[in-house]
Order: sequence, then C-alpha cells, then structure tokens
Amino acid sequence: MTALKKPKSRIGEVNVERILDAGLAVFARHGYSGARIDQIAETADMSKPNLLYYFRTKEELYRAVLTRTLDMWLKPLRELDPARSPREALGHYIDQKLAYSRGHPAASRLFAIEIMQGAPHLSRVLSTELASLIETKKATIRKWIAEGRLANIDPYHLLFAIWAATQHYADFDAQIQTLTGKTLADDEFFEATKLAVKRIILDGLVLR
Amino acid sequence: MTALKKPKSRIGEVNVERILDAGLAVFARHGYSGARIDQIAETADMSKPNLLYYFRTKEELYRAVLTRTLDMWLKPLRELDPARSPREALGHYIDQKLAYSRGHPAASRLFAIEIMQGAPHLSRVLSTELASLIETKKATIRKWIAEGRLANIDPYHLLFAIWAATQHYADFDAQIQTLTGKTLADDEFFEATKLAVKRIILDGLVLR
DNA sequence: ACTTGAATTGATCAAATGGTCAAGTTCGGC
DNA sequence: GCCGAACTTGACCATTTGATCAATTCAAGT
Repeated sequence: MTALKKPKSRIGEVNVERILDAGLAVFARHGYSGARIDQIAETADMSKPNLLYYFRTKEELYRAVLTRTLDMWLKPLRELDPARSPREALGHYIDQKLAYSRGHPAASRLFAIEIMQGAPHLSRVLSTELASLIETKKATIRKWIAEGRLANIDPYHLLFAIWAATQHYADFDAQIQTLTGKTLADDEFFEATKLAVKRIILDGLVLR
Repeated sequence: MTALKKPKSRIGEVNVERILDAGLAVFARHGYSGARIDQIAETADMSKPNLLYYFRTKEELYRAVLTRTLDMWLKPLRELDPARSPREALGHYIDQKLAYSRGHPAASRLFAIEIMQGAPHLSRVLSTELASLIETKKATIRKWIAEGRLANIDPYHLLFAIWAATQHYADFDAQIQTLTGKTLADDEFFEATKLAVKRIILDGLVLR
C-alpha cells in the first residue's frame, strides 16, 4: 500500500538485504516493541541514521521483514501436489515444513508472534492471499477423502495439525532444547523428527 | 526466589488479583516490552503508582503473571493417567488441553511468546519442574508401547505433537478465525476440534 | 578531474515511559 | 472516636528511544 524502499544502487541493495536479515533476527528475539533500531543497525553493521535512510520508520522495516517472512512461509503449501498419493504429498509437505523450521527458525517465530498478537500487520494478507491458497488446497484434500484414500477430516483441521506440529519445532525450540537437549540443527534429531511427525499424523498413535 | 508481593489486607488481595488479570491480558497482547504499565493499571481500574505499590517493578509483575500461567499450563499433564487405556488417557489429555486453549487463550499465548523469545524468565522452571514431570510421563508412555497398545514413538515427539496441535487453537486464533470464521469459543467448532485432533493424532490420516 | 546523486554519520530533539515521592485518604482494631 | 498501617494519587524525574538534519564522504558517469 504505502511506498516502500527502493535502493538506487548495488550497494544499496546489499544494505537493504543486510538490514532485513538483522531485522528478522532482532524482531524475532525481542518482538516489535522490544527491538531497538540501534540494535538492528549494529547487527547489520551500520549506524542508526543510515538504517533509517533505507527504511524511514521502524514500522516500515517491520512490515518489510514480515512480508518477506510470509512469502517463505507460504511456499511449501503452494507445492502440495494433488497428483501424488496423500501419503506422498502430505509426507512431502511435512518434510518441507520441517525443513523450513530448521532453516528459518527466526522467521517461523516472528510469524508466530505476529499472529499471536492478533496479526495487526498481516490480517489483510491472511484473508486474501493465504485464504485463496487454502481454498485451492481444500479441494485437493476433499478429493483424496472422496477417493477413500484419506480419513474424513475437515481440511482445516488437517492443515492446522500439520502447521502446528511442524512449526512447533522452530517456535518452541527453547523448550525442546531444555527437555531433550537437542535441536533441529542436529542431523539425527532432524531425521527422527521427520519420521515421528509423519508417523503420528499420517498413521496415528493408537494401534488397532 | 526473590521475595514477591504480600498483600496485607483483603482489599490488597483483590487488587493483586485484578492486576494479575490485567497484566496477563496486556502482556499477552503486546509482549513484555510493548505492554505499558499505564495500560495495565487502567485495565485493572487503578492508577499507575497504585499498581507499582503492589508490584515494585514491571519485571516483578511479569514474573508473577508468568508463574501463574505456567501452573495452569502444567495441570492437565499431571493428570495423565497410566491406569487408563492409551486412547482414553491421551484422549482425555487432548480434551483438557483444548479446554485450556479455550478457557485461557491469553495465558497460552503469553506462555508461547515467552518461550519463543528464548524463555528468558522460565528456563529454570522448565529444566526443573517441567523436566521432572516429563520424566514421569515418559515412563507411562513407554509402558503403553511395551504393552503393544501404542505405536513405537519417542515420548517426546508424542507430547510435542499434542502440545502443538492443541495450543495452536489458542495461539493462532487470529489466523484460524480469519480462515474459518470460527473460534474455540464457538461450541460446535470446539466439539468438532476435539474430535478432529483426537482422530488425527490417535488414529492418523491415511487409511489403510 | 569534475560533477551529481547516493550513502553515511555525529549531534540533537521530542515523546514515551518506568519509576519515585510526598502528601492525602481509607480501613480495621481498640 | 482514635490511631497506625495499608492504600491511593498527582506531580515529577531520568532514561530510553524513534526520528531528524546538516554536514561530510563515497561512487559512478562524463
């Protein structure tokens, strides 16, 4: 809506990139209000006025960081493939989401914090871009159910369960690390997690 | 550890209660830094200096709110009953956690935000109280597995999946409401959610 | 080398905010 | 009714922090 930044040179583009990275790290760790421009600038290796030269306000920077985050968040869902079997497609989706949790934990947390605080900056995007994407994927899921290849579950709850279980490993990393001593960064734990999540959600816990 | 508040009269106790409620609401919506003492005081219907009379610093109030929150969070897990069947016991646990998400969404979000930001105020409690409780429950789960009544899943991943799926409905309420138009406050949606979560986690999605 | 616009920063401002304090009011036991 | 302790508050202070700006440096094209 409002005009954002437009770097005029190569060096400008590099700086914008550095600022976005720094902003993501600091916003995710301290929240919007807790993040200080000084700290973001320092993380990005530049002075505060210089940062404000690229993003005129803290709010503008926050929105930019958030937009970038949401794009990454949406990507795996776009790839959910109706042509494959539900086990393959959903399994692949879970793998992709867990890879995202592993590769971009700060982005996952920032997104989560934003939504938990009422999504004041995202509500528009959620109700348009995400909602229409979901609409498409609902059809895919319903098709699988109609074919008798999937339990008769409301597509929403299915997606929520997958989102929750996969994002949990990034968002609650501190808790997981305290309890298990491990993180998704650990290769073995990452593989074990992929198997466990797929087993729980796709196959269920209770033996019959 | 540090001495906290100790109301000396009946009116004092009532005020402390009001402040804790107000603090929970405001901290959950704006995070620690974003919450303003003025706003908490106003929500609790008192002046800022009066609030500071009961809690000497913002930090002290925050810790008090957080402690209370964690106690509520732990309660359902304590009740996980090894004597019942896994389907009954885990099903009951899921129901309890969803009831908590419905009844105390702000507490759920505050707890989540705190952990996502590295649990700076909770790490001690997590590694002691929660860790030892988990140790007990791990035995219960392993017993069920040994008896062949539960799939062979690492107890940690089992608990994480349940926590994630149930808390999601409180924590991501804004997103859920945007997409489905409903909240756990809606009776029908609440019942449907309980069934869906139990079906997904206990029975799995893929038909065999 | 010169010019022009982009990039950079030290100094500074204004507003917001956590916290204090002295002074006043209310409450509960006697 | 009296009295001390608990409670309440308007005014105020110190610090933090988002944002501005004039002045300087840097980079690229000619």
